Amino acid sequence: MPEARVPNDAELDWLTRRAVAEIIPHDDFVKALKLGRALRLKMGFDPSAPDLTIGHAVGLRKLRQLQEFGHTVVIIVGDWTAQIGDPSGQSKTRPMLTADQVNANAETYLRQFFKIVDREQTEVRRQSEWFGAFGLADVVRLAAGFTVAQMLERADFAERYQRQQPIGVHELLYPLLQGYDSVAVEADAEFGGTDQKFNLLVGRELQEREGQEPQCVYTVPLLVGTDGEVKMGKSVGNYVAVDDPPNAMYGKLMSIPDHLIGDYFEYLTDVPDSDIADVRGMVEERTGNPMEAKKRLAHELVAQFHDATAAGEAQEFFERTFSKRELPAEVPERGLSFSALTAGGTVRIPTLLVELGLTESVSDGNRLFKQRAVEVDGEVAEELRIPLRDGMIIRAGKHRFVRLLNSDG
RNA sequence: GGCGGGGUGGCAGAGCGGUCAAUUGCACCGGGCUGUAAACUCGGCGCCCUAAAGGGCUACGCAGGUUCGAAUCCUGCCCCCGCCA
Repeated sequence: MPEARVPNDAELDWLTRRAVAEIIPHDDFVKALKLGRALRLKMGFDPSAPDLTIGHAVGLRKLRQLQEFGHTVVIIVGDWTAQIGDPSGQSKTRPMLTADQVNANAETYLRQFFKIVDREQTEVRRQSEWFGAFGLADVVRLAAGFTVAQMLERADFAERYQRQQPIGVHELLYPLLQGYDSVAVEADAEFGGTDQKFNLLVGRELQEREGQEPQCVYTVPLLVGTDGEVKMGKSVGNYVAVDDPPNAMYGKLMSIPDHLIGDYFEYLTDVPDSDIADVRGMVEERTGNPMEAKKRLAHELVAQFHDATAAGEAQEFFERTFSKRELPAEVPERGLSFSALTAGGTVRIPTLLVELGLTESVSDGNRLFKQRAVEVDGEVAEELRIPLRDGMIIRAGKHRFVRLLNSDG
């Protein structure tokens, strides 16, 4: 039996309180951590939305922290449940995926997953390992232990039922399959967002029925997206991806509403509780500039998902480009054939913008020009046609710019 | 199986023979302002030609039809949703 280090009181507090929504039953989990045995920490995912957001990172960071004590992460590739599509919080049915899509997505997912979770202490399992051999009899037996009323307890099912929105029969199977995963891998605890609570509890029940020690349910808070309105999600477009390049990540974080700063710090960083309390107080009392807190947050997170150097550069980029509205230290360069572009020695700006990839269409470029949003070498472009010069800097809007080089000869 | 509702731009959702490239909201882009790519405010938001005025092309599920003219009317087809069984 692999061993695990027993956390001291401060560590225990950190593991079971910070960025935690609920642990069921709390005491059992604490006891388990004190056993000195490596626990099997299960988490599943549907390989349907390959982009991991920093919202996912909340739970993954927790897994990582527990790995530091020697516990094992068991990640389940939901290659069967993905065929159903988890309706949790979706409020509508999802389209089914092909096997190829599932495989490709799983690969993408895991690559990002291991940016946070330690690969060495992780067991990757696929549902097909056990569901591949499942027969109709097994399915019936699995379903027999639950009633429709129980299923309808689940918030999103209940809501859809009430609003007379469709609920596919196969969707009812989703929690059961996910729950059975816990039996198959003999999980000691399962992790997920608060919207997963029902599914995680089903796992407990199934394990108990199979004579296993039921898993603890460990839920983490859902991160509100950059719009400050709803849960961070890819479909809403209010997300920061763990794969976002430094500048984009930094900028997106700077755009979150002030009231989210505290939560982001709490859920995504190791910044001490006392500092977070200070930040929250400062934002609420309006005693300081929230922008400073946000810069710290953005820096922390870019450093975490990239590295400290990248974080520093992203910060500098942000300050120059947006705060001071200057050009960044490094302007991307783009080579074009001047002779092919010009007619009579000049080019139309909209055409040039398209060629440079700064706008998507000529019409778009025209609009920018009319709105006086195009700058040539730091001056607002007044003439529609301009002569080209090697090394000239073209800027469209606040944050799109390029240094133009002549690729002739 | 029966009855009814509906498919419009990234989404939601108007329009129901010409004034519709299509109201409005969200999202997005730009200007201003600022503590930030926040908030607020003003403007823009199919593609292409054009210095401009303007013009052309594609688009309102798909395919036909009526008409000088159709997102709007007719026919067929496809798809979605609800109710009753």
